[in-house]
Amino acid sequence: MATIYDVSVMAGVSLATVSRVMNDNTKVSDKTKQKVLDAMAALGYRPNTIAQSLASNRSNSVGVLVSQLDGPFYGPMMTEIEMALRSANKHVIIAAGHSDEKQEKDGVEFLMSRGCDALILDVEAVSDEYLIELSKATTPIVFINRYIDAIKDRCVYLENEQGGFIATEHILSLGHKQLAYISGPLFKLDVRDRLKGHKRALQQYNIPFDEALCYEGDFRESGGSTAMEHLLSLNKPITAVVCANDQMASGAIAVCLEHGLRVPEDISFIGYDNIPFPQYISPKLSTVSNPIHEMGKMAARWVLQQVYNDQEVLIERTFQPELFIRTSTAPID
Amino acid sequence: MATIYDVSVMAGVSLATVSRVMNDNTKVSDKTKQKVLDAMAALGYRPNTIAQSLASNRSNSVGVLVSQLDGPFYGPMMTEIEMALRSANKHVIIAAGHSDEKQEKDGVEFLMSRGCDALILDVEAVSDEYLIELSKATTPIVFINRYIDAIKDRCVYLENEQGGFIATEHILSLGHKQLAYISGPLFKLDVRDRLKGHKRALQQYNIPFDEALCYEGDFRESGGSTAMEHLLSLNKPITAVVCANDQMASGAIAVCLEHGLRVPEDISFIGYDNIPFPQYISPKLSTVSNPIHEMGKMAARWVLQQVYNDQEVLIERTFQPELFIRTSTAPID
DNA sequence: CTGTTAGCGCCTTCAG
DNA sequence: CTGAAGGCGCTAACAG
Repeated sequence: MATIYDVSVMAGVSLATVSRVMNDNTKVSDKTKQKVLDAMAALGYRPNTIAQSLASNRSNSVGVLVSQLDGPFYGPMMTEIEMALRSANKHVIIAAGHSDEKQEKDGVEFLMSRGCDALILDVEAVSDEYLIELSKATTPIVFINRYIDAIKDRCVYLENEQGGFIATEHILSLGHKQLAYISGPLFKLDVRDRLKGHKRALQQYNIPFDEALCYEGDFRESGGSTAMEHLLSLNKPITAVVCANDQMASGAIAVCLEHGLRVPEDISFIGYDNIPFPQYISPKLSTVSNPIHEMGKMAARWVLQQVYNDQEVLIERTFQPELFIRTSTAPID
Repeated sequence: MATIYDVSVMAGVSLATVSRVMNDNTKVSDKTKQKVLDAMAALGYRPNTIAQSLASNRSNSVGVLVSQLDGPFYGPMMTEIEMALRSANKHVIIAAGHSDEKQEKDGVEFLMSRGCDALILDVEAVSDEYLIELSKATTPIVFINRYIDAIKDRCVYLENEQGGFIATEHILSLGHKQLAYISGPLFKLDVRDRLKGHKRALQQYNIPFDEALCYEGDFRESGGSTAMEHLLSLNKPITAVVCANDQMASGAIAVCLEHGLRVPEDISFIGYDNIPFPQYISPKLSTVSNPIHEMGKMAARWVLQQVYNDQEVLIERTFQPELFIRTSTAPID
């Protein structure tokens, strides 16, 4: 592999000059520049990024820590992050936290010791205090899907309370009065916010919140099924169920269909996240959008701007959920 | 940030000794080792991986190139790769190829120039020749989901022809004689193999393959819907449809349900890949497994063994698809 | 505008 | 078993 030295010899210039044309941050005369370029081409020269990093104290890599790499949720986010960063010739190093405090901390440690120039974190298990502490370190960090007041300018997040509100409000506006709620794991902030929005909508319509009809699920399809079986076993009248995410809604709907209930004629369902799959099954799931890919893109842009001094990019930090009405919700008869 | 030099001073030993205890590849007396360890702890020392890489000519990073980061397919694969590699303290750098030849080649270039110790590639658009050429480079490369005879010891793949066969065989064994086939994009090798298996099963049952009832879809839910609309518009009798993946099967089923057809009473469906979602909708999709996560794990192990000299790991290079019978297939009446 | 000269933090012979 | 010394390939002052 040719080195910068080989190039300098061939072009008849110094190492520094070669370095300059590579980074084109200093003026180099056109003729010498051309000589260097020719030599590089002739040698098939490719800079050694490791050496560049060591010398410049910059790795050109950004670490991304997500809860999980699978599922319908993080893929789109990673896609946007990778695209935004790669086009700036930065690379992304990934790690998974699995919603576990120790693994999340390990992941952060791992990425930091890898000399990342910046970190994009989507973490759920670690405390606000830990993150506030982290954000004081020299490595710039941006948080996706989390709002912490003390460091809010580093948070890219969705207005989950509002999302919870509009989902339930849609159901209520259809005339439903007997609602069940399938929640996600309550240790997650976004889950609590969605529930909060649900309750606010209920209140606004003067409908009492029935604790017995609120089930804490696990955000997975199977959890939605379990939840629905439980709710059905209660033998209470339910005309609509609000789910904290689409996956659980899908699992719950499947159970209802198996029990011979018609959706939405007998019972309406609304989800949350607007993931692709439930748009294509029957009935098509009404839901609330969660523009996770947009949030990923914004986080990447934040890094580009803060760390790599890209002034071009526009940054949006808060996102509004939107209602998507499909065929799983219907007016009460 | 403390360096190896600080540690050596504090421990009263040389740089070399500190390096040795870090890499413990040379014998160091227990007492000096302990002194060094203590110094490292006291200083909160963390090795600079960039410098390590430059000096050792090894980056401890492996590049992973997949078609896409989203979708139900690559997430599980990435999960396994990340887990396997991180536990060996290697990091994974990702890039997406988007099934486009140029982007795939760019991605490979990108990862190589990043000094990856090895590459794991899941590529579809580039030619066999290109990959054979690549595999001659010094950077070791393993291929997932692709079989190329000349470099078969670097290929981790699923027996797709066999998978296509057993899917259709299941349908035929149920007595169906009027089958449609919704294929994936035929430029993909695995897609052609699945179709080949389908035809072999047909032949074995003496059922002619009807070109008109074979539709080339795009592997997405929406593509499955489009395909089904088309097939229905033909007004030919169809009692079962074999789909090249689960996503298209789901989209196709949704269309049938909307047309008032009952699944599986009026029409049976079988998918391919065994992704999580369609297991939780109604009817539950019968399918053929595609152990993509296992293949990811194996690819990571291959790297661990070939590149990082881990002798412990066992490697399996070919995977067999398995039939999963659920409720979307039924015997012909 | 260009060349010289130190390092960046660590690994790895080579002696001892 | 341990220390000394020379890079790895490149960047970044500092001169000129």
